[in-house]
Amino acid sequence: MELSEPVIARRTGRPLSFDRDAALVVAMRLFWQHGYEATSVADLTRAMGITPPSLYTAFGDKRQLFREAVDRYLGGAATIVAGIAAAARASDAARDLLTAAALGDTGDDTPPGCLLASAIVSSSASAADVREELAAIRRGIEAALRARIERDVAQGVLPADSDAEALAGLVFAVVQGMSTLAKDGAGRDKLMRIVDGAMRSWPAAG
Amino acid sequence: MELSEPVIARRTGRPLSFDRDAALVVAMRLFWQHGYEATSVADLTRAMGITPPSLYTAFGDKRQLFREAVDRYLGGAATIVAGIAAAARASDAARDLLTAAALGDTGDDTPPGCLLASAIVSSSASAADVREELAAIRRGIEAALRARIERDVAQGVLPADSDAEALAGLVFAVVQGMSTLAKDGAGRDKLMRIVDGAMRSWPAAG
DNA sequence: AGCGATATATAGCGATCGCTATGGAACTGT
DNA sequence: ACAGTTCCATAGCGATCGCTATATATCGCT
Repeated sequence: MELSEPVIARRTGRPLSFDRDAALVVAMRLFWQHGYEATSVADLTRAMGITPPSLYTAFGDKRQLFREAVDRYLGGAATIVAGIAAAARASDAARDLLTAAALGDTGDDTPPGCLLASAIVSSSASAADVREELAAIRRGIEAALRARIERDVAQGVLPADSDAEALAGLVFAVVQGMSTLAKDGAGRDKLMRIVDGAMRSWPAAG
Repeated sequence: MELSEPVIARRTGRPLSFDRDAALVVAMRLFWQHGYEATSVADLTRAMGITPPSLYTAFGDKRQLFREAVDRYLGGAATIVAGIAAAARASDAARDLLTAAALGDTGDDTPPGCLLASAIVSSSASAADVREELAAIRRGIEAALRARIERDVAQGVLPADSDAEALAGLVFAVVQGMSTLAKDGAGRDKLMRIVDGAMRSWPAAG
């Protein structure tokens, strides 16, 4: 699930005239703010300060640039999954996930909402596979949370009749939904209180 | 908030060669499935079985057609707001809202997810105002739920320290989030169990 | 039949989409 | 200096976007 540009090749030649990583961050912010389809290559090149051929040689095409931007945004989806598995309890993993989402959705100098949640909703035929990639990342994180919950159930930390799938699904629904709320204008304080409310639905720990 | 075509005008002339309402339903389903921006006028005219000039004379332009489709989808936003206000208790209104969303997101012969939640997330400059209209509808429904909760608090049905804004926000976040889950493949059964989980966070009734 | 009014079909407007062919500029090696 | 390699800038590709000008067809009315 990790993306990394190949370190091979590069046989002399004219050097890059721009900071590749800085340009990637600029692209990430544009995708974050406007979504995948509404961000045009012209928008990207203008904001990144480069011309289309430079973008295409450096990042492949718009789709691959978006993939790198998503990975940059998440800090590596694998990191998140590992963090869930490493939490002391499933409820901690859930609260961490919700809190990180609430904070990330309402950063002072970042666009409101969640890139992963809102980058692609509409699906023109050309973007359907990109959407499916994002869905796979979402399902992967949700599955990790569900597995962490089931571990707590097996160890008696959570009641035996806990619905792990529904619990994980609820957490994820709130994560996704908070992104929309943030885009609609909700502030950090409100989202944090929503997180508190969501965690109230958590079964009593043993 | 209600849209209705004017019944005035109509001074003879050639009659419509298609069923306006049936065509509207077709458009609604397209918008529902692909979102606002990803549904092109060419897609619409092809599916509706009409030509572009017919669409523009009958519905104005793409934006107005979308507005009518949204209204058709919601069955009138005012109806929903009235239903919330009329519920016996705020918790009933919340559960009804969540259940309706879960069912609507997973209809057998309708696209997965919620038109209101997912039609516009990305916001190109041209669609920003349409997005804002949808956000206003969402905020209106959320505000109605919040008002209903505050009424229960004032009447002692809910604890005095209940956070009405957060409760309404949580319900709405789950509604929005379930749409994404449905689009990602979640079924009706799972969503209904998520609804049950969400309602567990509700304060104990008096 | 003729007129005013409205809807329809054909065709295509200017703008933008993602993307790239071409040629020159900037580097490392020999 | 020169070859080899890679990047940059200009310009523009074909396709699609939302939308409409033009001309024709179909209605009620006189």
